[in-house]
Amino acid sequence: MSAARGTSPPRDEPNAGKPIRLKDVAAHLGLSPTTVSLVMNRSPAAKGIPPETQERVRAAAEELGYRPNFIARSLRRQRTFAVGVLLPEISEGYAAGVLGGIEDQLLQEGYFYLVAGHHSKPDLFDDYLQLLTERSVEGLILVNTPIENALALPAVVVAGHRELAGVTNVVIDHHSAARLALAHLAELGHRRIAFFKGHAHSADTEARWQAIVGASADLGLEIDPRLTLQLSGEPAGEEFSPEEGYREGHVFGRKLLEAGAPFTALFAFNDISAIGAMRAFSESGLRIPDDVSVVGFDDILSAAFQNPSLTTVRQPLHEMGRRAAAELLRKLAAPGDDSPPAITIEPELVVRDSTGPARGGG
Amino acid sequence: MSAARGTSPPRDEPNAGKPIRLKDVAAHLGLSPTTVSLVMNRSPAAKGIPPETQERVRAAAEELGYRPNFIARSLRRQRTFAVGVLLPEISEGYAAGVLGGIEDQLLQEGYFYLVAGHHSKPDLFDDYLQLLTERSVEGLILVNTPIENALALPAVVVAGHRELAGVTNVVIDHHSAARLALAHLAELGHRRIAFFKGHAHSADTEARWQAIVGASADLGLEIDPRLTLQLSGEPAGEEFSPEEGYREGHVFGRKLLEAGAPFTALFAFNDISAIGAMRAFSESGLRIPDDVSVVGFDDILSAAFQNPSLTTVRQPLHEMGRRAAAELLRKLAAPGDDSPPAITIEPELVVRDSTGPARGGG
DNA sequence: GGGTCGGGCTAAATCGTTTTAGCATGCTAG
DNA sequence: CTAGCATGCTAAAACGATTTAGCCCGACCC
Repeated sequence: MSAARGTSPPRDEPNAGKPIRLKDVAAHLGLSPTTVSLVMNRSPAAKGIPPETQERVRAAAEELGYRPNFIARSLRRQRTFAVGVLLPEISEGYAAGVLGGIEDQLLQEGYFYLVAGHHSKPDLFDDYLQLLTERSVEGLILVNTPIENALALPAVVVAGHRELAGVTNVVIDHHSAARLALAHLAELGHRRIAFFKGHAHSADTEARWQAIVGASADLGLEIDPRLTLQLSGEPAGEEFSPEEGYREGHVFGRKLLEAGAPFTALFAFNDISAIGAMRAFSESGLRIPDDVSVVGFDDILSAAFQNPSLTTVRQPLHEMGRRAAAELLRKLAAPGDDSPPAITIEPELVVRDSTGPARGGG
Repeated sequence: MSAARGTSPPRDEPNAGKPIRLKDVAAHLGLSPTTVSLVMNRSPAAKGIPPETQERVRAAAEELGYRPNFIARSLRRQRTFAVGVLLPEISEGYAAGVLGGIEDQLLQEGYFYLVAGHHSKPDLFDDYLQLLTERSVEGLILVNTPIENALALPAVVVAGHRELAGVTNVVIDHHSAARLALAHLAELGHRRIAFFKGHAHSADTEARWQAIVGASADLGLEIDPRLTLQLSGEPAGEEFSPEEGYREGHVFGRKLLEAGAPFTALFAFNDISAIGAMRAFSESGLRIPDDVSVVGFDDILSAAFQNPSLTTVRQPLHEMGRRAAAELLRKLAAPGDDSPPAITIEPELVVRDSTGPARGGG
């Protein structure tokens, strides 16, 4: 391809010619490729080869700058040390965070990965699964990618919307999340708390809401339906946009105020809607956190830069990615073991300036 | 590997057994692998094969669910249709944005890519370059990754700090950026404008500053050194953190006020520091944009969610990634052509609520 | 001196493709 | 009748490794 122009003599070190092959090393030593291969791979079968020869081989490999061709090796061993990652798109904060964790874990374990972003177009799911399979990935990680059919490869799903047999789901511990946020508010004296529920078509919505109901009961808090609003989200199927979430938070913040039912705190479904609500409150002359406290969910970058900065439940995206990757590698290493149906990740409460003591007494 | 238990009969469609090979299709048809290969690849050499046979072959391939093994194909053709991407880490907004663009372009062109995040540890640069090369990537895209030595593969660099022979650099058009921002401010009547310069060790700093100087002259604006502050950044080599940038913006915002020199607008080096400065101004009782206008740079997500929302120069990260990938593919397709040393991307001014008419008259 | 054993290697098959070179067969032209 | 030429395919050699099966040789034993 990158045609070497003319016949240049071998350059100093980074040998500008063709990469050298196992065969070349063997020829250079007057040995067979077999021997070189055995030594380089520290194969148990190499025990018959005297240490002195082994040293010779390794020295020659080093000297010639031999690098095994991974493609050839993959073909022969039927192992690619690569996994496929399917996600909506990289720029969308959530997936990028998770991907970062996947990346760290996989590279650390000597694996690489191929990513395909399907932009939430379900017809692309199968296409990309095909392509990844053709490329012989050993397993799959699906982030925010609702899949219908069973998968042909070992797989781990992050933020999966369905349960699939044999597939491990990585999810956040909603009970823990609800308990953290509500205990924090309760401790500050809040009794009348408003809620934004998630979009109806998001898998997290119901689980989280149930957790909130449970935690409220445990803490002796009552949930007032008048203070509970459900985000509507886009026309289903579309990825919900930050702008939309923000706008809804803003609108709903006002609705809460108009409802007339007193409240001293809001626990929003996500940071974006929390930020929208904070703006609505400010515009109405309420001060945060003096008049009303706000807790978000996710801990996006913006949360820290709000004025006031936003108290929120952090979803450890990076950690979720790491765990997903680790679990997939475990599956690959031990194909027999049956895997846990779910791995739950502990969220973390990040207390900032948007929460404070309840004013008066609820 | 995933040992088929017992001898199960062939399942309906998704054939649960081993994937079938070219040889299987050939055997099933009573033809040679050669013929099948020629037909499947629509090779010019297949012109000698009658359409009827071709149809038979394709039908059988379809029926059996034949999928060519990409690894074997790569080995034989010496083409992997894969490129390597080197970046600091995925979760860091900038790289993730660019990666999204790279992703879109590459997949669209039938390529995949392998990513390695080096967490800004220079010793890992070469390690990962080695690994990617062993995996036979055809080219490289380096994002925010300052490399010393020449590269053995065709490469494109985004936000590169050095110039390397034969390597194309994708950069934003700083002149255009400066002109957009300053013309906007000038049009609003601003004459006394404060500036944050970037960190000394960032490649963009100097180019951008020169562009600002040039644009100011063109617009008849004068730059007051007392209104010009340079962000210090971390101990060099560390990736600068958002928190740090924010804190500096905050501190410098106050410094500007203390300096006593009158100004009606601030053009910050990035959104993060702009947001910090906005907070400082607010705390000092100045209203934005009534008393002072603020323009940022980058258009991070937070910019839109500030109060007031931040006017900023958008760096089209996705577009930069796309262009980088497109250029790399062009290089791969035409190895002979010498490539442009740089591709400049046009920035975009996003006008929001943090800029307004200059108060009084500068 | 012949059989056995172990040490030190190697020949050859294999992984699943692509690709070059060429082999039958039948028809046509001279 | 035969040389020549399409037509329709195929054999076999790559690609660069890994891995199985075994060869050769000398030393040792009896």
